[in-house]
Amino acid sequence: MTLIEELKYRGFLHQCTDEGSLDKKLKSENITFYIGFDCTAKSLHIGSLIQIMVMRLFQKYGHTPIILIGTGTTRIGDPSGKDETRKILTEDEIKNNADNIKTVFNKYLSFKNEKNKALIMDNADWLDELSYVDFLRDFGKHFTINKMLTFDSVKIRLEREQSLSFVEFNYMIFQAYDFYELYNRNACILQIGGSDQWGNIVNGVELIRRVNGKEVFGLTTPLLTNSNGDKMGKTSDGAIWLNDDLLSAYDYWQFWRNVDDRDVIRFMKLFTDLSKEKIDGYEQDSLKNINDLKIMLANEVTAMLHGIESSSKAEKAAKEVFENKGLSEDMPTLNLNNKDVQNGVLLSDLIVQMKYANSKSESRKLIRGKGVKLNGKIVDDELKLLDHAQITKFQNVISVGKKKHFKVIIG
RNA sequence: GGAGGGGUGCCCGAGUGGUUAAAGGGGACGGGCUGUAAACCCGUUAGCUAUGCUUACGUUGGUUCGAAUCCAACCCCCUCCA
Repeated sequence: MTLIEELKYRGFLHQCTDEGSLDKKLKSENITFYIGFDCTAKSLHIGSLIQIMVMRLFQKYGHTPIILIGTGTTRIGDPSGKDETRKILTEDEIKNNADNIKTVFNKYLSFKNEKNKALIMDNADWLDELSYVDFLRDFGKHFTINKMLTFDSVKIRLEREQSLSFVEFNYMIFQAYDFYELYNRNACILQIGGSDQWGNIVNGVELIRRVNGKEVFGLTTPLLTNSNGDKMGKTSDGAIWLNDDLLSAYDYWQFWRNVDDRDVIRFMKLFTDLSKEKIDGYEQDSLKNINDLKIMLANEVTAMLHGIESSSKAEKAAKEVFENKGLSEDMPTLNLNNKDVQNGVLLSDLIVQMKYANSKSESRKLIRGKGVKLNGKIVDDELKLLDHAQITKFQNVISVGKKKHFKVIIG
């Protein structure tokens, strides 16, 4: 399979500025390409995983990835895909976010390969130094307002009668300029991004054609949605983060174990290294053992991010908790101090501390609605008090709903 | 700067003096059915030291026994005009 063929097979290809020429180029030489990541949160979540997997695939075929960390552009805020102005982050927050985000890439990309190791760059390196007047004169002339108004990101905001500040309006110009800089610095000839980035990417391609007179390429991946058409990456408990300090391997594994039946094969193609032969084979008998396939998906995806050991532990814990309805060493755990439970503790408080409810009222409502179990038995007293002896037994499994189970350890 | 329209709970949106913690829908969560799936049915959806109390309809004051609803000022958004 050629790279383009594999991209298509796996479902990474949404739009491309010139698929034919890019295909030829990719076959004949090793290119340098980039994907930009903004630093709006302290970790990337699975919405970005699709981009990371694309980079991984390109690198496997010998091409050089540039991870562009957008500490410069994050100070402005991308209006694409947003229906409201982004909150302005402080410099410290941005820097901190950038440092945390960077840590995840070495799980997916090689930074050691002699010939095509991944590079991390930061657009603040050039954006911070721009002179406003020079920039407007040299680059502003290549962008027409008429054109910019036709981009979805702008159009939607205008149609919905929501304000779009001049600052945000400039975001797309900076993104185009990033591409121009990377073309000149690293001979980077391809920008990849989510489908919501199409307009921004095309702007960059056109800028380079106008200024340098060279053809470069843009390629977008589909937006990650589940079979219901919902945007993915968020659950009630928050986003599916990639950094393990924000989401444990156990919870990450659970997320993949619980995907919609219809998504299993699609996600295997996107998020695992499993070969076409294997996946096609699974697809044939997916009706028979869909749950085994989900476990396989969860194992593959979790192992890639958290390591094979964490992934096996998560699988083992799932078996113990869900199939045997019992206690597991590796299940989510709430650690408490002995002196905090001297006088016993309210069950509803434990649920809040475990963050399985946002308030005491909420956890009490859960109990009232028969949603909470203690060691497999429905709790019907919303003021249920666990006394000191009971709580220190080490044996208590508290269940919230059918999927959230945790134990309490007194230290 | 002028004229008009608007700001309601996670989101959309009804409500124009009291029975409104606020209709309806969406989302989310819980229960049932199942397979830790989908669909469907039922319930919940401000907080708390909890049969009560406290906050809540852009902000701050005012009228009133009583305000999301009336009045004033201010802030923000939209449309048209300058």
